[in-house]
Amino acid sequence: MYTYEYPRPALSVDCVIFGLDENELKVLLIERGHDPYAGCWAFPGGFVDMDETTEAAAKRELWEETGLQNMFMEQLYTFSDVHRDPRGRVVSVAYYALVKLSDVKDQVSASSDAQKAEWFPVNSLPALAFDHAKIFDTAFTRLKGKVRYQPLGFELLPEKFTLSQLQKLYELILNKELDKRNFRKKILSMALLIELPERQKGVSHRAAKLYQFDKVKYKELEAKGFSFEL
Amino acid sequence: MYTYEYPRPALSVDCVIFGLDENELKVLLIERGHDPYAGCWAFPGGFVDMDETTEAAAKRELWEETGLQNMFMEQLYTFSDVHRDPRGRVVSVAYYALVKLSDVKDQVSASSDAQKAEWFPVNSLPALAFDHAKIFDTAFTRLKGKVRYQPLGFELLPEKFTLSQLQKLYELILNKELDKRNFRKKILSMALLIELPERQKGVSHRAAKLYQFDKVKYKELEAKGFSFEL
DNA sequence: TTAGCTTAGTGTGAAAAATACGCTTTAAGC
DNA sequence: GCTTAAAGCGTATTTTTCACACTAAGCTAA
Repeated sequence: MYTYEYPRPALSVDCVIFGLDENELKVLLIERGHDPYAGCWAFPGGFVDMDETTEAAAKRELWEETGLQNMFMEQLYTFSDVHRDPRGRVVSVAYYALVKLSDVKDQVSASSDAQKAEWFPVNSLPALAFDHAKIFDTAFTRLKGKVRYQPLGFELLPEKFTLSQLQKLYELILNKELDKRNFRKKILSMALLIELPERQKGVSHRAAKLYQFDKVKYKELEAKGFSFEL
Repeated sequence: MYTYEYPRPALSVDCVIFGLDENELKVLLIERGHDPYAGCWAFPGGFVDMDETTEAAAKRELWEETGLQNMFMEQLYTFSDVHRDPRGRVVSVAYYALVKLSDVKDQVSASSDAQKAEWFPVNSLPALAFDHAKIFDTAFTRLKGKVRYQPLGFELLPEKFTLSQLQKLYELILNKELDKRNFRKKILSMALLIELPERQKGVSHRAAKLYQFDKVKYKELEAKGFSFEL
């Protein structure tokens, strides 16, 4: 068959996983155990099998290397520089994902026995292997852009959150301060939040109301072509 | 070398080329000469060589199959369904491009001797080979989305154009009518148009002023982070 | 129990942007 | 010179955005 005779680049996937950790936006890196770039940090990833889509490969590698699963994940970009991998020609389809870090923090360290996995703040990453610095830039730029017209923030927060938490998250991603009243007005006017009959616990000041993201309603409105600019 | 022993999908590229033809938005299709899908229409494309990026491959294939070059081109998405190609496993990186159709219309038919190339209105495409219908949907959706916050329209129009032409183009892409005065106000307020000391010729009514897109200024402003919502 | 600290929670007015809307001008063709 | 077809232009209304500061609630520690 024609496609089997053709010399072809290898195909890999890489995953940029964002998580929110105590008012800091972080990404998950793996310390490489062998060459090339042994000892260097890199995004989790690996080669695509013959019987899986690139998205399936990304999810599989992520599960194998970090124990994470079921997160929001989207294709980012395909990187194909001829010399991006010293082993030879490798084209990589990059994905980015958002996880509720608070929910899965233990999970990661537990399953990553083979390789060291660690969360790094997006503003102080170590040197990265391959062209992963470029991949990161692309991912972070995309996240910043996307968050402005799609309610992605909820993917990073726990199920139940306060409006202040949500605001701080947006401030982190957009890298600018937002006015509390205007932010609340706008967010609530989208009517995508369910106010819960609960309050924050264990804080040494007035406890804030908890909210939940209304995923069902969002899907409905999205299907009707509504948009959600911040 | 590890990457050479690994069974791997073939890697191809496909190009969705948009062009504006007399108030109609069209895409360029190639009639396939052999199986699979012989006689079917498909987007121009082909396999990626070992020593070229996917973008270079897209441009090369496009040049070989249609004679087109030097157009605006961007990566669209990577399609990797396991059974998208009956010949075996083929992952395809799709690109979309915008061409000034008025400038190159002859060019295409001239160079496409081997294969039949034809422009089809986006609203009445023939049945497409492989998963190209899906690729088209993705491309058209992307174009609609992108045109709203980036001045892409200019890539489809001739160098010199009238404001009415520009407006009609936006109406076509966005699929809704726009108010003439408001449109002009907004477009001119971006200050990205150079008013030429020329007018339209050969029309049987008052001739409109011609304008040119100020690419240099656009690059400057874009670099400074300005955005251009319509 | 109360004083003090910390974050939650709330409204209004001013400025800017978006929208709706119709008539006069110009050039060509007959 | 009359008709035809599109060009070109301004204003009033509505909507959205932005700036801005105090009171309420709950905990802590003296």
